[in-house]
Formats: sequence, C-alpha cells, structure tokens
Amino acid sequence: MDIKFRRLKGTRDLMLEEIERWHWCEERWNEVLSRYGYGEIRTPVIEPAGLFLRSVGDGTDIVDKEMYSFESRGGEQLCLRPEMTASVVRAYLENGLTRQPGTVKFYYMAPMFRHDRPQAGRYRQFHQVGVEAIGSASPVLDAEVIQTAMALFDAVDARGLTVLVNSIGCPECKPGYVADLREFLEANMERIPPAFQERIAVNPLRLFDAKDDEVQNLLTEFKPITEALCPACRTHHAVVLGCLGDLGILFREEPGLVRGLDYYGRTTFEITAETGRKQSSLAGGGRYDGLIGQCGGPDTPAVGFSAGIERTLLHLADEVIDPQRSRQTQVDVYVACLDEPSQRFGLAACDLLRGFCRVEIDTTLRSMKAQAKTANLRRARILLTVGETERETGTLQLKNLDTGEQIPVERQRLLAAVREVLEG
RNA sequence: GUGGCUGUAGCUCAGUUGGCAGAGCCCCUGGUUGUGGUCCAGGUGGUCGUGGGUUCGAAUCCCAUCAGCCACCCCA
Repeated sequence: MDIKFRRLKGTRDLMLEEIERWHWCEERWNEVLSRYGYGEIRTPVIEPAGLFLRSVGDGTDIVDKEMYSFESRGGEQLCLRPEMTASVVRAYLENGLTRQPGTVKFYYMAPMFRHDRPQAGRYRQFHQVGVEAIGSASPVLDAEVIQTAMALFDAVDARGLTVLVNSIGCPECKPGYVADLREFLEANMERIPPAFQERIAVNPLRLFDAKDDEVQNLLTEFKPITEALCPACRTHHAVVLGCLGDLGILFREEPGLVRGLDYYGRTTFEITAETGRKQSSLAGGGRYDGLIGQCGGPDTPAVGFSAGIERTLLHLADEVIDPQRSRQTQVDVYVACLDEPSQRFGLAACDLLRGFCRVEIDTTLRSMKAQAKTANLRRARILLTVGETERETGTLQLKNLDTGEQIPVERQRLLAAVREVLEG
C-alpha cells in the first residue's frame, strides 16, 4: 500500500494493548501522587519560546538544538514545551498562587517535545510524569520528592533502580567552584577532546556529563563539588541524605551529577535502571530555588522531578508484544445483523444495553459465520442475532458463547436476559 | 549533527551463480439456506521503500535518496 501520510519522525501511535498498559500505569500514578499531596496541573503544550530560553538556559542542548520553535502568525516566537518545570512555574505565577499558604504541589503526566534523533526509549514527542513542589526550602522536602519518584516506580513494579544524588551548591558557593573548575580545565586543554572544549566557556560543569574516558580521568584530579559547598549547602545536603537513610532509600552519592538544565541548585538527583540499555536514565530532578524569582515572581524555593514514561515502560517490558495477537477491542455483547433493516432493529437493542455493558453492532453485512467469528475475536460473551424472523416477531436470538446455548428473547426482556448471563 | 544495520503481501519473514514474486499468519467465500473458538477446500491482496545506472533480462549488482531501528552527542 502506498500510504500518503506517515507519522512524523520520532512520534508514535499509542493504541490497543499498549494503551492498556498506559492506563494501568496512569491509574496507579494518579493514586500515588494524590497520596503524596499533589494535585494535577495541565498547561498548554505551546508556550512563548522565551520561557525556556530564560529558565532552561541558552547554552544547554535542549534550547540550542532541540526546541521545536516557530513563529506565530502574529510574529510571536513560540515553541512546543521541551520540559514542564518552566510551564508550571509560569502557571504558578500567572494564576496568583504566590500567596497560597504552605507548599503548592502539582503533578503532571503530559507530552513534551524535543527535536532529538530518535532511538530506543527516546522520542521527539515523549511523555513525562513528574511533580513540582513550590514554596519550601526544606531539605526534608527534597527527600520526600525523591521518595515520591521511587513510589511511582514501585507502583508499577519497576525494579533494579539506583538513586544518584548530588548537590551543586547555591549562588554563594557554586560560582567560585565553577570559576576554579574552568581555570583547571583551561590549564589542561590539550587533554580534552575538541568536541567538549567549547562547553568549557559556556558551562564547565557540563564536562561532568561527558562519557569520554579522558575527560572523566582528568576530572578525578579535581576536587568534587561537594567539597566546595558553603556551610548552608553542606548542611542541607547532609539532611537530604539523612532523610533518605531514614526512609530506607538506597542511594549513591555522585559528585559528577550536574544535570543539563541551568536552573538547578543544591540537590540534584537521577534515577537510573541497571539494564543493558544505554538510555538508562528514567527520571531526573532537583531543587531550583532561583527560578521563580528569575521568572519575575517573589524569591520562592522549589523542588521537583520528572520521569520518562516511555523509558519506564521500556524498562518494564520484558514481555514482548506479539504484533499478530490481541489487535481486538473487547466487548461483552456482539450484535450480528443479517440485513439492513435488522441493523436498525439491532441498533435500537444496543441502546437498551449500553447503560449496563460493552456492546458492538456488526454493520458489515458479512456472512453469519464471519460475524460470529468476529464476536469470538472480540471476546464477547454474548452474541445477539437479528434477521428477518426476529425483526418480525420483535425478538433477538441470544447465544451464550461460553456454553453455546441459544434462545430467542423478546426485546422487552433483553436487558434482564443479558444481565443474567453476564452476571451469572 | 555523526556512524552502523534493515526496507519484499495487512503482519512475521523466505527468495539460490541475475532468469515467470513465495510461505505462514490475518482477511474473504464455501463445506454448514442464519452461528464462533477446531478442521478442510478455494480466493483477495505486491509500483520488491523511491529515483537513476549496468544488463538481452534486476527483489538480487552499482550510485543516490527516503524511511525505520540501533548507537554517538545529549537527555526523560
């Protein structure tokens, strides 16, 4: 077949058995997140491009080469959101929540867009489940956010995960460390592959992300950031780690974990899967105390994370979906009709049943055999048949597909008869 | 943006040294005047990803291009 239109690169169609898995996860996550005190937020998929240029930061890959940006008819610079934190902060300010008492806690399960080259567990339109907790500077909240992330994975039976934690300091101590690091790197420029060199000027911390062995070796010669923290950050970090211990969450301190977004400060963390797959990072997050002020709001501390839904599902997917199998939507009752007047009669009968169960009417005018076969494929438990005789006598043939028994049923008794079979 | 692998029926895939494009599953019809899950018989369905080239002749060889997957970069 010469199909005229195809999916855009890096996008997917979710349906059939796969969408069932999504529903299964979403139900559990809604439940877990409400138990941690989060309420759902849904924000527009399109935003002013400037929102992310400012928050995520130019100089990051997300902004420099992965944003879906375009100009609106009115000449505004817009984009499809590459991440959710900035949008939640925008919504928080725009809807006047700054004077809310306590901590404002939002969660989301929503599509994001990044113009990356797709690969396993990475798509251009992908989905994240995540939270933002706004209004508390407490390290205890950092720990709870990490715990929330783990609870999400636990709720869908994701196992074999590792929590990596780090602190990257605050405006007091981070700039000094970054300056020292830049000086050190510039003094050792010849040991750094060209691909990474330009990063030094923009954000030397991002050298820690490099998987290159030479770069990593070089960095072991420099002091880890945790040793350069100011006293306040040091205490904060210690409390976070202490809480994780109290909660029985196993973690690994990872001084090289700096994250790719500019707005993070103090706590950063990542949750990775120990699989053979390279896309092992399932979730990432951290504290962003400066972002709300930077967006024009009052100085407000906040912390959050987001997890990749496709990646999480990929990690769970040990059972491979057989493309030949289960392409059918299930129903309880299937209505076979032998001619067009019978279809009209059958349609009215469906109406009587839909308040109670799942019903599908066959309008294809195929052979009786073919219609019955489809009823079976739909896993229907009842087959109703309407032909000329039934139509004239105001009845339907009701066949119990488990037992094979078939009896004529008057229209008025149909609902009762169907109930009896399905409930019995 | 860079590299590797793969593109043949709706799906999963065979296709020999270049010689009539195949199988299984699915689907449709019949065996059973209007009855499924099992059988049996028959049938529909293909610009061999696309465009060029070599050749008497290309799914097969060459070039280009597109798409998918995987990896790098980076990230969820």
